[in-house]
Formats: sequence, C-alpha cells, structure tokens
Amino acid sequence: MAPAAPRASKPTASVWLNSGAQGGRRRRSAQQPAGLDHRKIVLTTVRLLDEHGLQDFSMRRLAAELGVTPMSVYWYVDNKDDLLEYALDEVFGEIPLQVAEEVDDWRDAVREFASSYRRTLTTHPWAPRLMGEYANIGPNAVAFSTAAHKVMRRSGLAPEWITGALAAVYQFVHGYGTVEGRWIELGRATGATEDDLFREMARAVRDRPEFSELAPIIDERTKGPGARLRDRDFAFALECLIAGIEAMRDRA
Amino acid sequence: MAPAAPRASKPTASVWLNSGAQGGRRRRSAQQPAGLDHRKIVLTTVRLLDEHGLQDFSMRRLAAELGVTPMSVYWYVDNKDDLLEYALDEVFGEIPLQVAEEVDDWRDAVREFASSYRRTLTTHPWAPRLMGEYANIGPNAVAFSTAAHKVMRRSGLAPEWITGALAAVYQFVHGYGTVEGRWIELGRATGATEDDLFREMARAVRDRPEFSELAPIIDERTKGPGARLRDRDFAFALECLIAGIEAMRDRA
DNA sequence: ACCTGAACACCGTTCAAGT
DNA sequence: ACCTGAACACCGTTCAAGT
Repeated sequence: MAPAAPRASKPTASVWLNSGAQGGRRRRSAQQPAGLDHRKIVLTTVRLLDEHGLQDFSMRRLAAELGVTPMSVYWYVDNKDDLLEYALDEVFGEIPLQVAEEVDDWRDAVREFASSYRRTLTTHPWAPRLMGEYANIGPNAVAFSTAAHKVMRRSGLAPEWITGALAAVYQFVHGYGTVEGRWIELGRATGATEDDLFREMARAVRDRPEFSELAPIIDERTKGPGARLRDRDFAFALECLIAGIEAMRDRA
Repeated sequence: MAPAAPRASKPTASVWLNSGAQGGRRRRSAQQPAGLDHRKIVLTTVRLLDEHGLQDFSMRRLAAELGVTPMSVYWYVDNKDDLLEYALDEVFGEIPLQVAEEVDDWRDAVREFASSYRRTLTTHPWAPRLMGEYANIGPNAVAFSTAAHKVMRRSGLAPEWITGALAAVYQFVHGYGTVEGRWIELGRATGATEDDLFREMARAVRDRPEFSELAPIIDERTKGPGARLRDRDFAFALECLIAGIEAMRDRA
C-alpha cells in the first residue's frame, strides 16, 4: 500500500463540520465550460475507486478521467480528503433503509440490515478504509445510523443498552464485510481466485510450529469453496448476536 | 489522510509468503557501521507510528530518525509494505496469550482476551488500518488466532460453529477498539479532548432534518464523560455475544 | 465563474557507486 | 557486507494567470 502523503492543510475532523458543507464552493445548474459538476466529480471518484482501488486513486488520475487539468477539480472540492468523504457518504446512500423498517419482526429487520450493509462493503472494498479515517457524519451516513437505531429499539431492550447492542451487531457486520471485501480486492490485484489465495496463505502458516492447533480449521477451509463457508459463518454469528440480545433483554 | 503513493513493485499478498521471511536479507549480530539491524528498524517504526501516526510515517523520516540515509533501510527490508507488515506483527506480540488460557471459565477467558485486544488497538491506533491491508499471517498474529480458537473451543459449541462464533466476537472487539483508537488519534491531531470532539460532531448533526431520531442518544453522550459510556457499551455488547453463544449452543 | 500552467515540497524506489 | 548519492516517476496543493 504505502500511505504517507504530503499534507498542506491542517487536519480537520470532517467536511461536514464546515458551515455550507455540500460542495467546495457553489453549485450551478447551467452547463460549465468543461461540463464539471460537484456530483459528477463524486460519482466519477466512486467509479474509479470501485475499478482501481484506493491505492491507485489520485487527484491527477481523477482529473485525467474527467478530461480536465488536475487543478480544475479543486474549484469544486477543497482537497482530496473532503472528496473522499463525499464519495464515502455517496455509497452510504446505496443502502436501502425502508425494507428493514417495513418488516414485522425486529430480528428480520436486523438480518435485512446486516446483509444490505455487508453487500455494500463487498461492493466497495475501499469504503471501510475511509470509514475508519473520517467521522461518518454525512447525510446518508446519519440516515443509516438513525434507521439502525430505530430497528434496535424494536428489540425491547432497555434504552441504555441500545447503543451497546447496536455496536455489537454493527461492528461485527462491518468487520466481516471488510475482510470479505479485502479478499475480493486481493484477488483482483494478484489475478488469483480467493480460494487459491487462501490456500497460498495456508501453505505459509503450515510451516510454523504453532500450526497444529489451527490445522483442522485450515484444512476444512482449503477444501470447499470459501464463499459457502463465509455465508454459513456470517449467518451463524448473526444468530448468536440476535439470540444474545434476546437473552440479555429477558434477564432484566 | 491521502493514501495513493507510487508503487514500483507488483502487489504481493504478504511478506510472510516469501521463503526466508524474517528479514530483508541476512541478520548479523556483529556491530554494523551504522549500527542498523532488522529488529531495531521495526521497533523504531512502531515507535514512530505510535508517536506521529501512519500519515506522517515515511521511509525518509524513518531513516532520519535512525540517523541514516533513506536507502540504508532498504538493505534490511524490501519495501515499505513489508516493513509495515513486520511492525504490525510486532504489536500482535504484545497481546498476552497465557492469561486467558489459564482461567477456568471460558467466558472469563473471552473477556480477558477481548480487553487485551481492545487495549492493543487503542494503544496503536494505526494497527487496525494495517490489519485491513495485509494478510495477518505473521508468527505473532498466527499465535494470537490460535489462542483465540482454543478459547472458543472451550465454549462447548459444535466444531462447525467455532469460526462463526469467533468471528462475531473478534470482529466486534476489533471494530470497537478501532473506533476508540480513531477518537484518540483525532484528539491528538486536533488538540481537542474526545468529549469536545463528540460535541462538535453532535452540533453538526443537530442541524439535519433526520436528527430527531438520534436526539436522545446524542444528548446522553454529550453530557457525561464518553469513556465511561464506552466501557459500559463494550461490556454489554460482550455479554450479549457470550449469552448468544451459550444460547446457540444449548439450542442444538 | 470557471479553468489552466508552472512550480513547490514532498513521496517510494532503482541503480550505480563507494568503503 | 553495508551504506551513500543522484536520479526517476510519481504525489497533493499553492499561487498567479488566463478567459
């Protein structure tokens, strides 16, 4: 990877903390000389990130993709950080929120939410990385948190436990989807299938003295298709969480 | 932040997949001209990452810290990615593994493990970012996974459910600790306290139409000290997970 | 109002050379 | 065996200028 990059402006907590935060300067509906546009820039950013990953994304590549000089983008966006924060909120907007709310059983709502979020993470493997970097308080991200809270409140848990239970579910789904996305990314970068990659890792671990303990698990995973096992584990873990929330609720 | 950096070598899955992976070239115990050394380089890397964060870490800064030319480091380490992977495995080594194994009740072992791992993440907020980037199959990381598996096997769950249950616990702790570490980092970068930062975020969210739903939660969190609430939520979520695992086990 | 060009201060890394 | 120096191909971004 290799992160470190020169940073001229001091670190701010989030774009969304700025007073008129919805674009670098102004928004115009009229056709501009180069046809540039805040939203067009953000959508192109998302597409480039999806296609080539975070490592290969640069302001200069984005400009080239838009058929424009690097500095043109800076008229619409203050800096790269802000642009990435916009792109991140954009993918939060892809998560459907109504479906979960319309379902009768709160447990089905949790399952629905979990699988939507998981799908978003695997579709945009760069997204969790940015979520770890920024504050996540864009309009779509806030709408998502709000909807998640609403679902968890239907569990019947006492109010003071809602955030804790939500954290358990959310962090699990987030972490799981992140790891899955990383395998997908790695596969694309190296040109190998996920299962081949896993077998290669397994081979490296096998040479270690501590291997004996992990042997059965690794052996199971090098046999079948990884995708099925991942679905199985995801489903089971989610049921653990739901059952745990019910158990804690009934204890009180 | 700003990730993208030029990358000359093609992406490999992990340093640990190389045949003689434990140093760039050779290890020598005798005193070298500049006193450089594989382990010294890794430890200095960890220290710099702790002190200044991932964004400000560069091979050139590392070399300067070591009192040496940038290219000297490359005699011991193939590239920046490999070095960061070494640094990451180094902090995995800080997690005590015996304590959890010696405890009688498997639930106490899980609690012990969870709090150790959480502490490691908050002490090295850059670490989770690297875990998302690399394969995590260094010797210390593998020892950690092995120990975690051993603990979960004591729960009495059927073998095929161990990995799923472990994922639930691990991903929760990982995600939670990552977020906590991020607040700590942000506080250091902006010079504000965590609670001040949270209040600033809350103010930004308050102006949105969707705010009404989140109001009570945010209000609760802007009052008291955030650290206490975070401990409370962490503990509750962990109990949810343990209770859920027990419930799923007893269902079978 | 919108976009360009040149320049600055950084990167990681190669390659040939020194001791 | 270990380390240096110069150079290359990239970055994000400022600043002054064009239309």
